[in-house]
Amino acid sequence: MKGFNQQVYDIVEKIPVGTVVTYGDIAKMLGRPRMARFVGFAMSASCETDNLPWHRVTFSDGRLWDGQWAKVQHDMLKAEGVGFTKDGNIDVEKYRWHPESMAAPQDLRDMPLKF
DNA sequence: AGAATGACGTATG
DNA sequence: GCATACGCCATTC
Repeated sequence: MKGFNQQVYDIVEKIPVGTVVTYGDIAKMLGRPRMARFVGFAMSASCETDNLPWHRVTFSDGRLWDGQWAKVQHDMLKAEGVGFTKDGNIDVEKYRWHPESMAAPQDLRDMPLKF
């Protein structure tokens, strides 16, 4: 049984170059829409892993985490062709990764939401 | 085993 | 429209 972290890594690892994904999106892919926080938590444990394109994971607003790696993220994303707005945000709506091959599991638990 | 913690997101005041 | 509150649940101490 893979840990939740491993699941997150598995998805992040598949993010194509030149695209970005939000924490919420990853959480939804895992079938746990409200686990966006823990997606980030999972990455903090592996932020040093070169194999993991953690820099392609952003906030829902396209904003980068305001940490020491934000600059690095900006550099790498820009190098990959990801466009930024004048505010320094990623144009997430334009570069958002659409995981067609990775359909959301039917095991979704988010139904009880009051949407 | 129980409590604290943790890169978010959405709802509500 | 901005500020605050709460929920989410795995991982670690």
